Amino acid sequence: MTQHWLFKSEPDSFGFDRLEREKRTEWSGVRNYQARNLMKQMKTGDLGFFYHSSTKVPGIAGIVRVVKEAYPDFTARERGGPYFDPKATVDNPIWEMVDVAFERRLPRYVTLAELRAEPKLAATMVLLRKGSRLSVQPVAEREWNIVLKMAES
DNA sequence: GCCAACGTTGGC
DNA sequence: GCCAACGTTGGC
Repeated sequence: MTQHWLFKSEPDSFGFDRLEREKRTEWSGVRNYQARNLMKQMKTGDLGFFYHSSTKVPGIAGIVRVVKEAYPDFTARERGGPYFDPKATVDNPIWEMVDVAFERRLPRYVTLAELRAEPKLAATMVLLRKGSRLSVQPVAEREWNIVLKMAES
């Protein structure tokens, strides 16, 4: 079964435009167990929203496709790198990542404010829950379709 | 820049 | 195992 996800990224460091140019990227640097566990559940072919966080107008810019299932995140062993974790070893990498590819742009950018204003989403969507900071999130089928519809209007 | 909410660390 | 302190996230 194809599942749906949401990937957060700060456009100042890696935005959807860049993914469109580069076609594909490693989703490395996730250092949260809950987010990691979600990535382990991802299957090749799953689709996800690409969400722009920590920016002037946060929102959903487009859609990505999972093209490689979870495997060890080597940036955890890059001494001196921003994602270095001294506890990570070859035998126990601790952190994992997936690869995602540009799938398609949405007809228009759907802002966080709009998502919040949609009563059908407000109660359930992980992104909209108070204090929610997960950088990788599950998106229910129903929520996925509502957002797509919003992007078309 | 502010600050609420969260996850992690470490002393006890 | 508890919980205070700290660092980070991310909207506003």
